[in-house]
Amino acid sequence: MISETEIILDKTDLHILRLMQENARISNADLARELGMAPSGILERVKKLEQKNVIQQYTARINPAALQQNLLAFIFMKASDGPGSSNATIELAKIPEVQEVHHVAGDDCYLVKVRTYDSASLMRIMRSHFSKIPNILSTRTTIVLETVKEQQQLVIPQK
Amino acid sequence: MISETEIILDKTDLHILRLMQENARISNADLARELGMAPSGILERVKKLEQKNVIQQYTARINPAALQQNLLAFIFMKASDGPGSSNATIELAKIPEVQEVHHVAGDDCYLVKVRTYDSASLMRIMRSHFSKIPNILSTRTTIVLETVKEQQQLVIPQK
DNA sequence: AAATTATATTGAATATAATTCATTAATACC
DNA sequence: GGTATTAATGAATTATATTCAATATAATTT
Repeated sequence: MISETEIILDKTDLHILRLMQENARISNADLARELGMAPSGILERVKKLEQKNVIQQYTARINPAALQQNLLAFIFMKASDGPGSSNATIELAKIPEVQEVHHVAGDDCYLVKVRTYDSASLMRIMRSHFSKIPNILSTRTTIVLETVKEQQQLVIPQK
Repeated sequence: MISETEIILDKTDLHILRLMQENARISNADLARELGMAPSGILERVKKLEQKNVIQQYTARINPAALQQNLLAFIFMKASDGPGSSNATIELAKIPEVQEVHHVAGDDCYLVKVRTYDSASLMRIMRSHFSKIPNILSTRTTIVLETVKEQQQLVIPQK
């Protein structure tokens, strides 16, 4: 895709991204103050970053424990269909408790991250959804005992 | 911790969380309109959710490809120190390119998610940081070829 | 159950911010 | 070097955030 390659971000864009990644609810006025620019100019920049899909979403990170979602698991899956965006991954991605679906190199084909209440609800999801997806040959589940760090923030260069 | 257990979220809180998780830059006025409440009341609620650490952060999800951060890897590590928040995990968590550090059940002790530009920069991080952490016995790295889904959004019940 | 206390919500007022758009400035392109 | 394109400013308007006293609601105590 040319559109992906063409994205050129200057110092100002990176600065905006850094501030917004840290606090998405920063006001446009505060952004303008930080960057020493007019608010209207910042607004233009931000809109463009959204349009270009550089900024994909503004989201609140919610404490999973507050919602009693204490089970986190990584599931490795072998599937018989070839590489690329297979049916299996698309079906997996539809499940709301599935937070990540990756196609990985090596023996196991897919890596799936799932967050649920407990092991019982994980089992329920695996039975009700995974078993309905054809081509899945085997799964290997790794349960997380404790999470020390969990964020998606990128390292954003100064320039 | 009692503070974690004591958190009680009502229908209104959950509704706020749902809207904010979907769009963290929603205006307080729009939140109020959606919930049929006064803006001042909503503001109170949101502040409390922040104080109680239910809302942990507002963040912009940035397209990694826009910053040429195209390498994603999961690294399984065996360490000689016992379970719990070991030194190794704390050191790993400090590395900005490290997005996740989990302590997992089973043979491998830690699961680490790392995002970098390319395999060369991953190697650089592993050499410069990982090797300096004592107690790491071995590592096994899984490279992601393609990501189909990646988000941290929780399934928030209606009530 | 009434009285008391604590908690949450409202509504109005004020301060601050978002947004628009015409003008000016800066850049890129022939 | 002149023209076209893109970006930034500043002022005006509209909308929003925030505060706070008053009121309502819920919880607790006796």
